[in-house]
Amino acid sequence: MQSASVIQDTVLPWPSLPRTYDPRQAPHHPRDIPSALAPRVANKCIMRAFKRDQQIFAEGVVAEFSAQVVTGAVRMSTLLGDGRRQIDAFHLAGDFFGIESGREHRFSADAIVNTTIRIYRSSGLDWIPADGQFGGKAVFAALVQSLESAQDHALLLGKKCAREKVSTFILNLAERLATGNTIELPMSRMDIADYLGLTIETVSRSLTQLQRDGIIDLPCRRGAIVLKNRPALRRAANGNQGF
Amino acid sequence: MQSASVIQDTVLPWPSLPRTYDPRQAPHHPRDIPSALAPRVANKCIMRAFKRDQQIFAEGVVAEFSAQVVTGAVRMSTLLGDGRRQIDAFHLAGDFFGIESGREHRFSADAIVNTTIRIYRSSGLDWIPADGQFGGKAVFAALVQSLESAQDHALLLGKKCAREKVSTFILNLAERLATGNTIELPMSRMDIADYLGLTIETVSRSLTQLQRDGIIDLPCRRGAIVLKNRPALRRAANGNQGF
DNA sequence: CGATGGTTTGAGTGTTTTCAAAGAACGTGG
DNA sequence: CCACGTTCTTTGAAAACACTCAAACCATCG
Repeated sequence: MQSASVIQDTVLPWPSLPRTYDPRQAPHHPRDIPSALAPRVANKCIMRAFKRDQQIFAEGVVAEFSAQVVTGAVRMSTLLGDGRRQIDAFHLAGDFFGIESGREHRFSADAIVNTTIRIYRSSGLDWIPADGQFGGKAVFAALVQSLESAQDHALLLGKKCAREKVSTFILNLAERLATGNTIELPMSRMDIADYLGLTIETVSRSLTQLQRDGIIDLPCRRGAIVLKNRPALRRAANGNQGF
Repeated sequence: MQSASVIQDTVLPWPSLPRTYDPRQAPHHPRDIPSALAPRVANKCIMRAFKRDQQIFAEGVVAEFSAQVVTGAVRMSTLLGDGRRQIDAFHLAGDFFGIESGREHRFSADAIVNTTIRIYRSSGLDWIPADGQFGGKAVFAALVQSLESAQDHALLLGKKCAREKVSTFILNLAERLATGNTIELPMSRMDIADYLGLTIETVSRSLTQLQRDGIIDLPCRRGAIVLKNRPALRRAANGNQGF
């Protein structure tokens, strides 16, 4: 992902209107939630910081901005009518998000941890004919990456069992974070469950089982996982139970 | 989807090398299967007919072509190592498919029924700077549609139960085929099951249950479904059991 | 008309979910 | 710095749902 070629970078302080998002709270209509992306800058990009669990934009709001994670992590999610939540993707440092085809955002975006993002004006079809350092191919590439990721996600959700799902998830995160064998999970069990189509209990049980098998280690410190046996984890992710 | 603006349309006869795809056959490596897309035409598009179950291109082969369904239906699928098959999407008349970002196709494409497709030279990033009637925005739009469809699919696979999955599927197909209340399923129960992340038995049971509830009707003629109560079907697709 | 292959139905099993409670880490205030 | 309450996580037991195996059914095709 290209991260250079920025016209203007300004780090804004933590905004004052957090309004955190709680999934277990009574579900409200996305349109009721004001987008936190207030500043409108033409042809420039700004940096902005979001606190843990702060909403970046809501499902259903007009897509006027897209963004790139600089530090931290962002979760894209959507709600079904009865309150069930599906997490579509986690975006880590370097990832673009919020590129839409339609008028409105199809997912809510929330900062999972304290996060800084680079915000770009507008997002979508009007980017294609754009020339210059950030139009065209970069957007197309980001979009294609989203597509491939969504397709892989569908494969995981449709055809894999709990152990395979969790293994695949850990492996993928380890590769993207690239911090050696110890990975710091930015997200909670609830987030992982909603991403993998499982319950928090099943996620927890799968992790415990992987630990019992000596494939990973779960230190006391919450939100950390140590990879003990990467080949075995890779096999677990693809369905080979034993070897 | 735009279907106009075609430089040259030539209908080729049924090709002579069918080599049909059987999912229950011993899984072979995709790369071993020759792509049926032999003809190479520069900047033109040709029409070509494929028989029921004939492969259009294989997962893993170099993506030199993309295509648009003219009549019939195409299924995009991928195989896991142990033979499990996931169907990513069904493409109906008008849909584009085979647009890839990387060098190789990520999915196999097969004609579900006798199908004619329009084949375009190349597919992917090199299409973006293209000007003219078929470059740029049309490809971008097709890609975006694939993305949204993949995201919806992930939501379905991750958060919905069997009855909801099957209801959603029927509803979606009815809207896309737009043939009133009677829809002719081009695909088998096996295909539906692999698309919805279920088994054929569960698909069958869900259909029977929807019929018993008076929401749909399953005529004797195989592969047909009659929608009796669309609002109820819509509710069933979104989780409301009773009303 | 009989053979074939896809579909439906049935019974039993297994994995995941649900419900419930205990356990452990983190933040706050004393 | 420790104690406490809160929240997240883990564990357990029972139930639900979808799966597996198996057989019957019935369109379609030769």
